Amino acid sequence: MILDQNGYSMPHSIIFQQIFETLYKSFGPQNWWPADSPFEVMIGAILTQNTAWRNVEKAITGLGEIGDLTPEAVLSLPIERLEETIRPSGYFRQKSARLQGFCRFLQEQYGGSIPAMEGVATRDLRGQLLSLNGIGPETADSILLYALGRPMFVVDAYTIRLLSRHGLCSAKGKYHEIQDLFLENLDHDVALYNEFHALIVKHGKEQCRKNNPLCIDCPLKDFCKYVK
DNA sequence: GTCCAGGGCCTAC
DNA sequence: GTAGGCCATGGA
Repeated sequence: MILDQNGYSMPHSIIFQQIFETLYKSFGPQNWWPADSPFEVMIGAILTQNTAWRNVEKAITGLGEIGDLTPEAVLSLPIERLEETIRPSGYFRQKSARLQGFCRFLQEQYGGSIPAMEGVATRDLRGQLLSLNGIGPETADSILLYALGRPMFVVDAYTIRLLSRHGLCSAKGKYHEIQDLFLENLDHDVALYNEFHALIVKHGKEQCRKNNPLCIDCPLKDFCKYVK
């Protein structure tokens, strides 16, 4: 339970807004997702699974050196070549298969055209993405929000860590429980969701790492004092 | 050498 | 339904 200065419990909508504003004032706009095209966002969302972004950049740079980043180009690469190219991003055998599976889906369902997804309801798109091998809730929501501009909140390990450390959810909180906290307590605003998730990742990288649970010098430190 | 990173799948209980 | 193992590279 989080209390305000007068000892009254604060609605989650206020808490989330305060967390966002505090992080934004501290870190500023994050300009996510770092990519030159929606397709590159999608590729990056798969490559960054449990992987440092620095390593993903190497893989994407390698892909760019082969040719234009398109579904056809990724599908035309022999699997061994694709594996070698994305090797720096780790799990290269799994991820190369996942990339080609995803590109095959784009070709078969949308003729390889991302704009062709525009008329499809977000819920339906999400279901299609989740049916693909190697695309779970976080990757699907990253694609929906950052590649397609749909109002879906992305939950990751940093999000769960931040909320649980402020007493807002259990450390074992389920993905959709936590996502619902954001969806139910914030406006369904793509720009807000974009910035909020990026700021949570920034905060996690800078201040609230696994091995730094004390959050020394964390911008949310003052906020933490309301935790009972 | 150990831990961790913008997860997800599969298997066993 | 959930805990545990597995996938792999690279930086701190």
